[in-house]
Amino acid sequence: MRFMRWSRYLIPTTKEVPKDAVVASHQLMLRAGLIRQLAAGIYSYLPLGYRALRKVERIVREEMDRAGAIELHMPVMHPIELWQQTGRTQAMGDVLLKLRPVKDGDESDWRAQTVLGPTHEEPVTEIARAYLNSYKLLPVNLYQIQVKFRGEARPKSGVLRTREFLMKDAYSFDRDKAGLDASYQKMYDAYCRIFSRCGLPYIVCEAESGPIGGDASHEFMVLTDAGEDFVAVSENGDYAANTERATCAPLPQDESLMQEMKEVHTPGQRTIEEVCAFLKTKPAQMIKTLVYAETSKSQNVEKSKSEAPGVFVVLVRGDHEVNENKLNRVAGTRLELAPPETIRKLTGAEVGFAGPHTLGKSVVAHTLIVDQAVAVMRNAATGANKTDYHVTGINPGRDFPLTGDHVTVADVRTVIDGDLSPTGSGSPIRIKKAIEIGHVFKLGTKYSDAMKATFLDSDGKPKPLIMGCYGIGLNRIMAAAIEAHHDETGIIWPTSIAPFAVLIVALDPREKDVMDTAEKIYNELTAAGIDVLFDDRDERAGFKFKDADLIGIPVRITVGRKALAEGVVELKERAKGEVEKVGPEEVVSRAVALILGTMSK
RNA sequence: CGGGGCGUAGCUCAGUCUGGUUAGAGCGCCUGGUUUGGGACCAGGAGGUCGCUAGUUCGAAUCUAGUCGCCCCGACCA
Repeated sequence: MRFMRWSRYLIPTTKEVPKDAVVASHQLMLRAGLIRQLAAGIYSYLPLGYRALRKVERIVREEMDRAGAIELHMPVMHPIELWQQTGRTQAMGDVLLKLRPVKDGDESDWRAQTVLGPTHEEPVTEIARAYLNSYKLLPVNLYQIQVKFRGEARPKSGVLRTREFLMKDAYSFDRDKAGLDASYQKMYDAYCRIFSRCGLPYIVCEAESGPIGGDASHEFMVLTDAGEDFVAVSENGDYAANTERATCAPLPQDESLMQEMKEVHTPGQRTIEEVCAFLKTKPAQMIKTLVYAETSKSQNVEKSKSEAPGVFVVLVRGDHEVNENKLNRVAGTRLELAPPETIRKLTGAEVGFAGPHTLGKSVVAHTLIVDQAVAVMRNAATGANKTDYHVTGINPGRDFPLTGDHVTVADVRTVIDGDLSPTGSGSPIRIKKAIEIGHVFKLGTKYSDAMKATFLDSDGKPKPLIMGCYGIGLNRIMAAAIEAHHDETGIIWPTSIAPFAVLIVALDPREKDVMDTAEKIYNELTAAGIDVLFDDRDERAGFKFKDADLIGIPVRITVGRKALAEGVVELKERAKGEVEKVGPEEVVSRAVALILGTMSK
């Protein structure tokens, strides 16, 4: 039997923290010799790291198979034409990586017509279009575990955000909406099982479906400051959503007596902070008046041809931010902040002094969108539509309309810490950082329509396939697991994805007794189907213990001369402090029990 | 893409402001010895296009210009 001897393996651990690593998982992955950076956002997985990654892969594969999904393998190189069919060459922009022609600018070169896949909706739909031509073949869920390439503008946090990464992506095809709902639920359940088995403390969030399209979506998140997504989680756990989408309970009407509206000279005071300081009020008593215009981008070609871009005046409270996803949905079109000349024309004042109360008389036709939190304010302050002036004592309903044509009151802001759960439970929302490890979407027919992927239904009519897509970032699972499970001395792997389940440390490798005992334990554990790493290095005990703590193998068995003289070896769980002395003959069964006991956690 | 920082040995860094021996230290690595249960010690040794290019100068790690790379903040992010 071949031994996994540390001395003959490659585990380049380091004592010092590499300077480029900021977050804990990145530092530990480098220090434990799991990964090595080759370029920005591009990493090699060293033997130990690759073992962990493959453990993750195996769990994902098992659960996908159990959920009835079918594994296939699609190419990394895609003809760009496929992406043009769905209009995503534009939607993806610089994220889509293209091969470079041999001669600059030679578009006839096949290379110039080839991209590296950032995701696989297009190729999988191409397959579906070719073969899924009858309702009798549905439903189908196709998945793969494949490398993705994205031209990330800024890779960061080690393996958490990279230009090349491993993803499990699945695509479901159904004949109708009910079928999609069922397929979606299967994946949702499978994801819960996967992340539980990987030992991740995850939460499920309602998510914005983004440019990929579709109408329902959930993200699987691991809460940690190393993450770059923000989620709104209610304290009692009855609500969780990405802040891109999160809503909250409407704010109650302020019942203060209405004061008179007054104009105040505020020379040069433009920002909320400046005006607040000047007027001695709080941002929560101010109304931010923002001017948006329809984008001239391709999404709105049909509209912008016929009419001038619409102007939208948006009111949010001074301490709130506009959520452009919500705003776009309310406006029914894509908006962007209007250029200064539009604002000057609309308000008749310099930028920084806009307010809603006189806009009824503006020469510029516009739609007024009032955030719900503004609609319930009393005696607020805002711009006077007059350069260097603001007004105080402005009251919604009295001084500007809340009803009527071209006026909408809606939720168009991003929730903030302290808002209450939209479920009505009254539980306060907390904003937390999180790593997105999985995402499920209901796509509908966005891709099947664009690529004309239809099937013949039982009524003999061609219909577009109803699609769902489901992604998991395998590298992120590793990093998130480390973020969630480590201490000052190193990684504490969940058993299920640990590169090895047991580490045998032979403390006196030159002693025959020690080595014989250690090897015997190694053989028995291996025979029991356990992955064992054997630290046979001729190093001092402290050195080897530090390394053991760093690489975080769940169970450590120490075989040393001293303990052996007492007829015992030592058993220690990485996650716990105590060392247990056990006879060499029973250590194997004890270790196996420990591993099985921690496996599903 | 905007702002900031950094490129000197496998790793962490000093030296650069104020140009001038043969470019240094610690960790790691190799050899020998002493040690040996929580990152030992002694002695000897290997390892460098000072990111790259051009310039200034008698002389450049050091000054100038350009360029490439990496990290952080922001923008962006199926």
